[in-house]
Amino acid sequence: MKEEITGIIKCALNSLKKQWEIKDLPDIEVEIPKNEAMGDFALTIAMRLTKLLKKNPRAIAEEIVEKINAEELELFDNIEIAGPGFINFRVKKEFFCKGLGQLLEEEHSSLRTDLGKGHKVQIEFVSANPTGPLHIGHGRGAAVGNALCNILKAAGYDVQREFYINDEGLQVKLLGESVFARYLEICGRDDEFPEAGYKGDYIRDIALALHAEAGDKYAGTFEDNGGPVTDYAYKMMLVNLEKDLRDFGVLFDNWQSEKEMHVQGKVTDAIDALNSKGLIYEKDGATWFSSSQFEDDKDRVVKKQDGQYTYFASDISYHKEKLDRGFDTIIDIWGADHHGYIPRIRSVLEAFDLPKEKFTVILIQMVSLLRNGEPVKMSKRSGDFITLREVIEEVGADITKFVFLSKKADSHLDFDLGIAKEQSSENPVFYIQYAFARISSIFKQATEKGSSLPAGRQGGDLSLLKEAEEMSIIKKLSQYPLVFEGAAISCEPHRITYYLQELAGVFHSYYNKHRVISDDAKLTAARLSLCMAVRIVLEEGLKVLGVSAPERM
RNA sequence: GCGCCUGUAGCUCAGCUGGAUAGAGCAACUGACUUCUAAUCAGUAGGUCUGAGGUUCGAAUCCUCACAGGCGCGCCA
Repeated sequence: MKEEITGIIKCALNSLKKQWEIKDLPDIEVEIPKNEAMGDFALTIAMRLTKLLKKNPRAIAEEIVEKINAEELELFDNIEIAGPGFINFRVKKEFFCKGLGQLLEEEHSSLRTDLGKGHKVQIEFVSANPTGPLHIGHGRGAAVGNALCNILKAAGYDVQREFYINDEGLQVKLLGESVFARYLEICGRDDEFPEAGYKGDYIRDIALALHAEAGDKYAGTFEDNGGPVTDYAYKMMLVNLEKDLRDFGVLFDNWQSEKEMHVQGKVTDAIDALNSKGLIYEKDGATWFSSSQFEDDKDRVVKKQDGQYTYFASDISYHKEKLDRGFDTIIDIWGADHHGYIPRIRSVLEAFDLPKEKFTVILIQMVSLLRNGEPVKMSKRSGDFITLREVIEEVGADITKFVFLSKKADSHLDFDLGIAKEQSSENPVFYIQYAFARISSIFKQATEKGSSLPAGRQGGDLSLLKEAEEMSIIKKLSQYPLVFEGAAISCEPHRITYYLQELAGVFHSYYNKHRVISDDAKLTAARLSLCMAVRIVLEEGLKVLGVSAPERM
């Protein structure tokens, strides 16, 4: 529907272009007016042209509308100019019904687009260190990343979901030392626990598992046995990470190991590649990358005086790797506490000739965990913190995901366990799911009463839908593509969350005022069709958000 | 000290990248279950968009400066 409107406008503008003697036109933006009385769709193009043409926006709007009148007009009840220069379209009911018919016929495929044209995009998210369980912040990243992947896939991109494993370096070594210390305890040897070691119970669990498998085999020095113990520990952590994420409904296509890149010599290769571009130099016994030639405010060390690569060197290699694997667009989802690293990574990608706009970082702001308004105390040092798994077990995966998807990523978020679990009215996820369940129930009822489902799906005469609430639903349904496209372009899944609440809202109103199933067979069929359309859109929306759509509640 | 994010109804948040009379949910108040699920609906009330300037036809949105909260500024990972 949006295409039809922009198409008509484009046509009108093209013929006006010569007369106005301008070359470029601003983007044609279709908006949904705030107030339904204003119309169904609104265009701001006239106001956008004021500066270019140096004319009154209303006058421009009039010129445009005049041109449109010359074109075909059978799609609209009226087109009027309002306010400072809006062009408001009131769409003919038949046109809306045509859209509804198409939705019923093509179902989910009509809700997806080819915006991405098969371009390869890689989205890296979560990427938690395999040294501890996932916490609530990781959950937020997982929920947003997962939804974004789903959205971009539905928008025609070739999406790869990736988890980057920091399995090289001190943190992993510390994990190994921590497990080793617990392991010795189990073997009856009380050694000193590493000062900065991980103290959580999961460390002991790993040690126990190791002991069950290997007995006292490694009960020597860390120098002799640290390797296999560390290996065992981090592999087990990975398995747990993968399981936690899977139970949260989040799957990855690829798990990229940092260690592997080192082993394969890719880190060295990447630095060499920069070197051949003249972007590497030696100073003070260290090796530096001239990131300040790009976005960064200073140069960064890639290889320390002691000859070890820095973590940043791995990052360089990893982002080069992303390019080498042929991705057109790279999206990194990070915790907001890493925002300071954006300029240097941006510099790396620019050094490797990736255009600026092809790299996006989405920052996930901090989550504060509360219980009935009181902050939940968390201390990573003592290992005393609530894990993502515990949150999911307590409040459920759907609610958890939904809470994360109902706010934009870069604003702080309070996650109240008490509210999430108990006061269901504060959880709009139920509101949406309930609408879906009600529709399912209607169909069940209809089947029992003999109104056949196929009639509900396609057979209804949509022109019988005359109630104001029915029109509200039809209009709301027609807005999905607009909302969906906006969510995809801006990488903002929460827009779909809000839309679904609105759609559920107009449906609930309708449900309370009118009966779908009645003695009037034709009307029943038409209304069942409408319900089916709502069902399809709700299902599609929930699916991309990664939230379930239960038939019954 | 420098940088980034945030500041909108009592609370939690939207506000479609500069548009029309700033919107939802919760909480409060008034009503609606003999009827396809009341996890719902109808209605009332609730605002100096943190503050001060600026940019223009037009600002919650953009620019500057304050104020408040959060997070970063390593040859750590």
